[in-house]
Amino acid sequence: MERKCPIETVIHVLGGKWKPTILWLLLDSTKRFSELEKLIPEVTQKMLAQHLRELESDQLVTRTVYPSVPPKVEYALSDYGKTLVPVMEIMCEWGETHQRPGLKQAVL
Amino acid sequence: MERKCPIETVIHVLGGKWKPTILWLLLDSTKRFSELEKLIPEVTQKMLAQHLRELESDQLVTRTVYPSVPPKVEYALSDYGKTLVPVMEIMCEWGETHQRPGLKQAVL
DNA sequence: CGGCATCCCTTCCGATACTG
DNA sequence: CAGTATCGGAAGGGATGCCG
Repeated sequence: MERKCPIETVIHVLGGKWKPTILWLLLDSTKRFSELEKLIPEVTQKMLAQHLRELESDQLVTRTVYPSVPPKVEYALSDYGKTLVPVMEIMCEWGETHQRPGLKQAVL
Repeated sequence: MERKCPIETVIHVLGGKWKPTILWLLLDSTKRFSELEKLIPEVTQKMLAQHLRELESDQLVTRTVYPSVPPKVEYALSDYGKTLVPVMEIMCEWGETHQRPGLKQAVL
């Protein structure tokens, strides 16, 4: 991976279709796979699993497997992931303003 | 466009491959199309033009055409676009930290 | 100079089915 | 429960060529 604009890095880790939502939910509390599924009804298992793998390899979330039957897996925001929270809050704030109707946004 | 996480909005406007770079350069000063081309050697004309259109329709940059021969077109960060600067700075800061070697990041 | 049009490849993502 | 595998469509983006 070549050196590039640091902003790209943030885009990369948050850029998946459901990643911000996942992180936001995990900020509230640790959650199981099935909980995330219920909380994000539109997401497919495939994308949820894939995004969680990516967030994990970016070290933003931790994955804990409890060797029980049935299996239980918990996802949590890592301490490192929490450093992203202020960034997300700022982004969120700007996004809300930009989304406001009356800005000729999203006419289509 | 359905209502979604406001963070997605930021991802959307900054999410093009060269958009952060373009905005960063325009923050410094107004630039012509050909100047941007030289400043971002890897970008193709197609993507530069396309991203500029999108940034324009998101009202982050303004496009000014001088009816001269040869044609001259200047792109500038709009006042509204400048509201994104603090957001970009925070993102940049986090990105630089995350990019740091030792985090198993960006081996190149 | 500052584009647009076309072709093509790659990545992202949804749908569906199957498994330890 | 918590995934993986496979297929196929949609979108992003590169290369090249043409134009006012």
